[in-house]
Amino acid sequence: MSDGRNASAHHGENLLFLTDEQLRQGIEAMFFAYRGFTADPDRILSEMAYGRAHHRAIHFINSSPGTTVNNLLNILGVTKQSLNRVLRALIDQGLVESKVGKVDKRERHLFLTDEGEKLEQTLSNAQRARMRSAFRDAGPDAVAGFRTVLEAMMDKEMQHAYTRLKETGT
Amino acid sequence: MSDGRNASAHHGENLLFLTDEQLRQGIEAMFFAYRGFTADPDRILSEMAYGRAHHRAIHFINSSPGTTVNNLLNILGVTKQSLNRVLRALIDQGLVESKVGKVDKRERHLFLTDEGEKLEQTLSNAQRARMRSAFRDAGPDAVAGFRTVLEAMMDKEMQHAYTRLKETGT
DNA sequence: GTTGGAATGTCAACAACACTGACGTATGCT
DNA sequence: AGCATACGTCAGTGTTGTTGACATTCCAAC
Repeated sequence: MSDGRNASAHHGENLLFLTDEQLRQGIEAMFFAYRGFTADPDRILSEMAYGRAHHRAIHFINSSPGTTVNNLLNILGVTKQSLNRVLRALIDQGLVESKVGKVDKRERHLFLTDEGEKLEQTLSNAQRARMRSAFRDAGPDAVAGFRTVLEAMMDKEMQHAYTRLKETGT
Repeated sequence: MSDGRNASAHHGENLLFLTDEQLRQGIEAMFFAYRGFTADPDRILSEMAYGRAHHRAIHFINSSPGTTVNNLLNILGVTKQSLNRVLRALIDQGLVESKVGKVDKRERHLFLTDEGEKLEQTLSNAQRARMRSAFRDAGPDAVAGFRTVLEAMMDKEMQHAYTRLKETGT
């Protein structure tokens, strides 16, 4: 429980970056940065009838074309009912196509239509622009550290999902 | 717009960390990591009648005791109606105390009660534990990079708010 | 081959939390 | 006195999450 000032006891070792104060700053940095991270796509989406959930679905369908609903469910970490509402809207608006599986007819494979890809480009261009600017300002070493810490902060299962996406994408 | 493969044109310089693929991985890392970041407090809160919004309010009241409603509004980036709903619940349950300002009686200064501090400890201990573990695994250099990138990713106004909080806390 | 369970996806209703807009009250400032 | 500021509240709406119930499809045991 109360392990406050836990690292100051080991001041001989190089563990001062693990003080509660440092951790608090990390927590607040994460909060503010995530707000910036989603701000640009949110602005674009709010002008349409879509929200952040639609963005996430579009992003990962683009990243893994032909993925099944179940697959997407695990990646996004929401219930299938929640995802379904979002998916239905995207399909109705002609941004996503849902194809019945050939080998297993219970599955639906998801693809972006041309129009869906256009929106995906718009959104990810905005998000990438901010990320690129942050990466450039920080430099390659900082970026490597950034990725290392983020990866260590994920749940175990998400580390695996992330690693898989990283490999297939490259 | 289509600045795809933008960095591969500069392959002589050390800009390979700015390719669209690297940026995509950064975006996905940010998404998965934020999920992990909020997972532990969310779990605790879901067993009570509170949610993530209450956690954020409690966190920043703890971080800046005596802060005003308006102040908190700017930090959290929500409307006063939205914050008010959360704040009213916390005050009714005796977790937060609202004191009329002495110099300006229009202002309300917010403080955690003993019980409020207890909940704050429970929540931030869970969140800090994950952050500490991630920091320790990654090491001090990675942590420095992590913070540098996050700071560069914030909106300008939030950079200032963050810097202010950082300084007062230390 | 039929049956029953597991997996997949859909429909309906509800809760949490954000938003806008409008209004009321107390207070501070000029 | 008149206007601005800080805060609270009521009403209405939208997005996104939840649970519960249900249809379809696959597969394996009988």
